[in-house]
Amino acid sequence: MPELPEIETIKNGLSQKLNGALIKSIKVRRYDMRFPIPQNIIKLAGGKIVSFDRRAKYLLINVSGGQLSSKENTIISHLGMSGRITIFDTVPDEFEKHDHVIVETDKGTFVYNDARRFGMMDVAASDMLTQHKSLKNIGIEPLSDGFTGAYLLDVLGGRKSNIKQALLNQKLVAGIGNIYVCEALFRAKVSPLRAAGSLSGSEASLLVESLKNVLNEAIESGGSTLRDYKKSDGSFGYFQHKFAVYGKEGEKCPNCNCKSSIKRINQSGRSTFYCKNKQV
DNA sequence: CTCGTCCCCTGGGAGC
DNA sequence: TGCTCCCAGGGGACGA
Repeated sequence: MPELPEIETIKNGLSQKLNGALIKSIKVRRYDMRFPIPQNIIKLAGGKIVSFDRRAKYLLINVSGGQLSSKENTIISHLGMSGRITIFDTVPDEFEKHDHVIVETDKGTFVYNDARRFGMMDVAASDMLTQHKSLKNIGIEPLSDGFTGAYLLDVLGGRKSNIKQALLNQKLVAGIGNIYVCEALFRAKVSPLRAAGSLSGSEASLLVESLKNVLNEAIESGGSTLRDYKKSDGSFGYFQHKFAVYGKEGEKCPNCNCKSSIKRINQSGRSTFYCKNKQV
């Protein structure tokens, strides 16, 4: 489920409810995820959740205290393709099939569920976080001020891979996934098949603006979904009604009068949706 | 370095 | 109902 906006939404939802919470217990029902969950994660019980953060598609939970040697530790979690996090007021009576980690606090309980187990959860000392193997090579945050057309043009320079693959490369730009890359390329009128190094300065600028806009809109949409998260099961989802091209194969392009329709092609095993007429 | 290809795992939906 | 096949929001390992 998760790209940058979804993780940001989850981060915000967890912050609202669980900032400053005291961890009563951590229960791991299944350790064998993408990478094994470290056994010592349960020793964060007794600690306090200081803050929630996000880097790329990783959710970061900062915990002070607990029974580990470092004073402050960070839970690093990736939701893979199918991961989700659900908040409950109390510990559920029974767990679902793929509920892997249950964190019970004095302010509520959150559950990490991942059917496909492409996700991961790890623990690192907070002061060593930037050295963590999953984080140390991650590129710039696309919503940061430093992410400009000039910056993008620079990192794309000389690259032969197509622009879609380049934007999915987490070393170049952080947090972009298959949905939002399709949406941003559509807005920027850039074909996903273009060589990354062939973009002009103005195309790069428009692409940066498109990425920022589509991500920000998704985060806002997530925020509005968030307001009533307590009503139902508390899980956070995608906001598919907002998409212009993703999953819209065969539908009319919403932005031009071309006679053809949204195409779906395969790039490196992933679906790409775009309008041949608008995106060149 | 950079690029492609394959693979991890489970579930849902389409088609027969 | 029950197969079988295809598809899925990600990214790490590996070889050229």
